[in-house]
Amino acid sequence: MEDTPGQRRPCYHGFMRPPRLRFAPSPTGYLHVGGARTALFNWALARRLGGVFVLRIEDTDRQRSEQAYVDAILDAMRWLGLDWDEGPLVGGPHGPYFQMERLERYQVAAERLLQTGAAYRCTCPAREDAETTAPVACPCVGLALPPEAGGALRFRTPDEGQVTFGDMIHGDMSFPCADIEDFVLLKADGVPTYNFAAVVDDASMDITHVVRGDDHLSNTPKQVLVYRALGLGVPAFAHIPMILGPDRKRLSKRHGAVSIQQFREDGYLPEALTNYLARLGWAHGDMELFDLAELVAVFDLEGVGKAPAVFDYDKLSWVQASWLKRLAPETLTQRVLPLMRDAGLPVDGDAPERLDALIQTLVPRSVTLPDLVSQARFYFDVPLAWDEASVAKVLVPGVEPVLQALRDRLSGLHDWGQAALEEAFRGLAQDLGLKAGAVIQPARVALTGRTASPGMFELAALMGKELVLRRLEEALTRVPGVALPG
RNA sequence: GGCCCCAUGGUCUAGCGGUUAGGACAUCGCCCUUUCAAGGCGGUAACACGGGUUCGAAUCCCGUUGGGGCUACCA
Repeated sequence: MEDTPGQRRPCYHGFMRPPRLRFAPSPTGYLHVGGARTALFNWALARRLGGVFVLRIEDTDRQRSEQAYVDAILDAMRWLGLDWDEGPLVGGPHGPYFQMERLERYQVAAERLLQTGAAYRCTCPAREDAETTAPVACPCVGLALPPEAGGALRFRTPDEGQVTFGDMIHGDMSFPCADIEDFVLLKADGVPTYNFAAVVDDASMDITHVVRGDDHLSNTPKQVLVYRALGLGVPAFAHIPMILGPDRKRLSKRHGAVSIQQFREDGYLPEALTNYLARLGWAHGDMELFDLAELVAVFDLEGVGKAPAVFDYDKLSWVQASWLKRLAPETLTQRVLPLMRDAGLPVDGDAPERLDALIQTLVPRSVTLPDLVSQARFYFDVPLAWDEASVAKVLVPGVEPVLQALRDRLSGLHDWGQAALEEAFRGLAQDLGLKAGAVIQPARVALTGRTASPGMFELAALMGKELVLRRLEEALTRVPGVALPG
């Protein structure tokens, strides 16, 4: 399949081998949004093509890799709903692959390259000033040092010619070999470097599509060289744009929350994260809101852009708020319930329908799950969290008779439905010659402890007569100049 | 420094030679209204710049500028 100039072709349609994709994080930190998006794109394409999605842990950096990070990454993947298909029987039937458990493979491959002359032993000290010096010819090239010499194994890059490969996002790429230095394959301790391990693994795992961040674009010619030297087939590449912070620098912790775990702790929904992340660098017409299944139905690499994308916390908030509304009420309740329990709210005695209903009244006013929890407090028979500014502003002298009249009228009310409550409130206001708000606002502060809340009638209905009357009573003690009753 | 990638409102983007340049977030205004939200309606706001190619360019080519990446015995 060749490329028509100026046209992006979905190369994968022509693939003979069954599609196999992978996500290969290194456990040197938590799963951050960039990695999560790479995982998401790989996962979505694998599912779309009916292929296999492999998870491979690239733990060859022994200094920085930690088991805790492995656990955290797997946990985050599961939470996001990105399930992987295979792996050796390590840590369960679907345990991921670990590169440190596959060292022989790299060593065997390295040995082959050594024998064919495509690699050589090098005992030079590790370079540190790579940024300013041009690639220099390594003095060890022609030495054919014996294994006893130790040192690292370097790939012998051809002096001339071009390395070319196809990229499903950037088109055909071509790099002069002369610009590529003799890079290290195996470190002195026998552990492979990224560029080597990735090739050996992608080949042995039969990976057909390598979808990764375009920070790897410059590494790809090196890898292609290794594929060729090993006589292996080259997969299709797709280098997706990176995620930047508002300052257009690589997104990092100093920009705010960046790890999936952090967003989870902050009370974001996995649906919102995957939805937002999918739209960063990818679009399908005007489609904004979709779940994983809907994404799989339309996902393709042609929708992926080339330009890096700035992570926008405001838009994430909007997507998240939208998902609060999009989730079935019972589903949302299930997600918030544990948090409400943690906050000490007596939710377990409540009818599920009441919980659903009261949470739904808070949805239009919330973004995160904790937003929901913190606003739900007044619905329960626990001490109110009084907002002193609201009290000072609304529960002023003169409001006392209004609240008393309200208490009297409501205590005589038998139908506690919203309609009856509305009639009672409005009727009272009319009788007192006041605007409805003049009754409702004091009542709002009395019942909720604050000036902002859901609508008074639905709120009072859900709260129940007994609690409403008690709160009214309590509020009267807070109006300045009124003596405590009794 | 060398090599590479990228470029539509503040942000995410649609657009793939002919459009009043569309949508979303944010922002502003109006409506709704018992508060705060939500919601509805409307507004401000973009093709980085300069050359080409073409009857015609946001769309194709070159350059400039700007941003990003790689240049490790990190991944």
